[in-house]
This record gives sequence, C-alpha cells and structure tokens, in this order.
Amino acid sequence: MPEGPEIRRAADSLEAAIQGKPITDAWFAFPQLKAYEPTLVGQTVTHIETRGKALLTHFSGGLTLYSHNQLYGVWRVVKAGEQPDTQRVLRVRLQTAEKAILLYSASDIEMLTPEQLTTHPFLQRVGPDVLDKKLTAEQVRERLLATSFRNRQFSGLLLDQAFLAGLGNYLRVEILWECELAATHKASELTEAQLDRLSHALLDIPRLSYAARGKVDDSKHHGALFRFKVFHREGEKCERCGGIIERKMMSSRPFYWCPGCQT
DNA sequence: ATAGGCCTGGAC
DNA sequence: GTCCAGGCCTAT
Repeated sequence: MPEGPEIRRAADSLEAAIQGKPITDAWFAFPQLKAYEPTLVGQTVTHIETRGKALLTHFSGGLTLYSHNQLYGVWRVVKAGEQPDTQRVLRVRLQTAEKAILLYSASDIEMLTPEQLTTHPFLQRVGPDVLDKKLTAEQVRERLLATSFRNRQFSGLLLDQAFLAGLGNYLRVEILWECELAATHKASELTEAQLDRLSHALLDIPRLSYAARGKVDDSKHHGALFRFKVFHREGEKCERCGGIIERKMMSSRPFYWCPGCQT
C-alpha cells in the first residue's frame, strides 16, 4: 500500500508506538546493517519523517534509517516480543519495552549519517512533498509552469517524484479525472482556470486520501471517505458524464480514464 | 519519452 | 508455474 498518504499513515502509527521510548532490541536482516544493532540499543526514535514514499526513522544518536517500500514493503506495529504469522520475510525489527515495529519485504533499506541524508540519490532528487502542510497551490502552480515541467505530458509528469513527491498511480488517475484532463496534456497548454484547478487537486486529493485514514475504497463500499472514481473501474460508468471508463498502459503503469469528460 | 530490469507478494 | 502491480533506476 505504497503511495504518499499510505506511507505517512504508516509513519504516524510507528511514531505513536515507539517515539521517545528507549530501544531495547534492534534487528536487521541485511548483513551490512548488522553492525548497527548494538549501536541503537538505548537510543530512541526522535521522529519519523516521510519524503514522498521514502520513510526516514531518525534516532537520538544522529543516524537515520532510510526505507522505501516500493510496491511490497509493509510496516507493522506489534506488542514487544510478538511476531505475527506471515509469509512475508522480516527485514527490520525495532523493539521497546511495550511495542515493536516490524518492516516486512522491503528491499531498499539503508542506514544514513546526517551527511549521507543530503547526498542520497533519491532524497536529493525528490521534489516537494504533496502532504507538506507548508506547500501551497500557488507554489504547485509555479512548479507546473517551470521550464523543466511545463512541456511534459501529465501521464509521466505526475509519476515523477522530482516534480512532486508522494504521488503514485492511483493519485495520478484520480487527480486527472477530478480536473477533467487527458493524460496527454501538458501544463503549457492549460487555461488559467485549468491550471488553478489542477494545482489545487494535486494537493487536495492526496490530503483527502490521507485524511480517510486507510478507508480508501477500491470496491464500492459505503461510507468510505475517499472513493476511487476511475482507478480499477475499467468498463464502469463515469459518475460525472456516464461515459465508459477505459484502461491502458501509460508510462508503464495502468492508466484509467473517462474518454467522455477527460479531454 | 520509452523499454527493460529489479524486487516481492498475490492472483490465477 | 505465469503474470501483474499503488515503484524506481538505468540505458537507449
């Protein structure tokens, strides 16, 4: 479950479980991280930061654990000593007196010094995070019109973490549906009103998904705060215009849209 | 801009 | 077993 809102919610629950609590045991599956196990015992997690889909666990000693869940990584919070039955392979375990946090399946895990935080290839290239409260629609609008972004098709642009961090495939299709825009359009072709609408949706839709606290509805379940309009709805009727939702690969991910109103 | 590779888990 | 996926990197 890995787009920006899901990663930030995971970070919230990890923080709630162990932030500020002395670490009683640390365990890493990867050999290159083994040396940090004794180092971390007695330290605390000061805070857990997210930059788009990257999650940064900051320790009181100054080190930071970088993890990226790609499509498959998953964080769990359990009681100390517990390890739930799962087919997934355990990669990280940080334990405190009461609770432990576990990272399963992720393959992209590194320990970074403060210096390395500023030179890490992914962290260095990501753009502003759509969930950052300080990021405004006006700033997003300027970014859309920046020379390096204004002539790129939305299909690729919205997946590029260098443009904005935290968007992924479901957000890209839902944002473009919301704005009635085709995937082949570019910022340079939009009217002022369209630019305005898009710059707001680029922030509002991820924030709405985050606020839904996981109640993202993939299958027409009632009462969900955030309901997909086109994602995984190929062949269904568009609720805005009645057109039939289509699907095709774009920028090597499945793209869903309504040909009736996204023009 | 696009294709292919990498990684992992789930659906079939 | 095969293929796909809410991701990302590198090579072309």
